[in-house]
Amino acid sequence: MAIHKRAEFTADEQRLAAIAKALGHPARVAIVRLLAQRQACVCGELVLELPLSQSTVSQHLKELKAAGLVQGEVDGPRVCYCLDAAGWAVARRLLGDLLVEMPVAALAPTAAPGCC
Amino acid sequence: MAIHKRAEFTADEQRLAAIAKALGHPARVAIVRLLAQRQACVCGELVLELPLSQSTVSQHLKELKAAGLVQGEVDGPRVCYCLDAAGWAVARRLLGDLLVEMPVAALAPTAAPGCC
DNA sequence: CTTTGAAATCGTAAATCGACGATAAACAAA
DNA sequence: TTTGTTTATCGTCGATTTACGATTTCAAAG
Repeated sequence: MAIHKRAEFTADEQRLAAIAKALGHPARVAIVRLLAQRQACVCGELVLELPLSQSTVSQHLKELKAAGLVQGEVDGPRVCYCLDAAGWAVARRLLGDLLVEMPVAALAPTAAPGCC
Repeated sequence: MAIHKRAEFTADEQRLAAIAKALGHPARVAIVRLLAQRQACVCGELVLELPLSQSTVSQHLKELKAAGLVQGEVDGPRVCYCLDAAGWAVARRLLGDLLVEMPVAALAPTAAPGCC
């Protein structure tokens, strides 16, 4: 809607949401996985691996870069992308903190949903 | 673009992206945190805690429910929301699998960014 | 049955997203 | 300098998101 009320929330909530949002598209999940597997992070290779056009991949990379999860450095005519360890450290901390707060499924197979 | 190419990716990538997307808004992060803290999961209480209208909170809850992270059961005139342990188990597994693939910041304080 | 809450849904509007082709920019090599 | 290759950006389009108020639905009382 017009007025986004993101500003009303804590910095951690916004940061975590920004990271989660960056991972909120399968193409971007696939990209970070590809970057983790192969250090060979040239943009053109990603385009070959993905069912998307070059411009679309470039946009997804831009979003991942904005979220601090990916870095790119120019290497001659091409650009070499790789994961940003510092960004992933933040992601690990924020996601980890969230997950430890969240419920763990009951060990017994008879886990009842019982809410309230 | 019209045509979303989500179908071109693996089931795990789509599932993970859907979960991340659900967490991709600070209000929804705040909601799951509130539900984790207080078991008192009545919708109206969430509205009081958040800088959003009742209808907006209801929509966010709907999205969290669709992602399998939250459950709601009617309790008289009101609806009691709580976290869905099964959904969070999936989230924990998928996010955990992703995070272990991702780089860990160098231990030395001289961590160089060096990409390629 | 009617009233009284609470929550969901509807309708709407602006903003953003996802995708693409076309174009521009950057750079190495000729 | 020009050419070729690679990537980023621009412009566009329809779909989706975020948000709200207004309305509807629903369950419990009265």
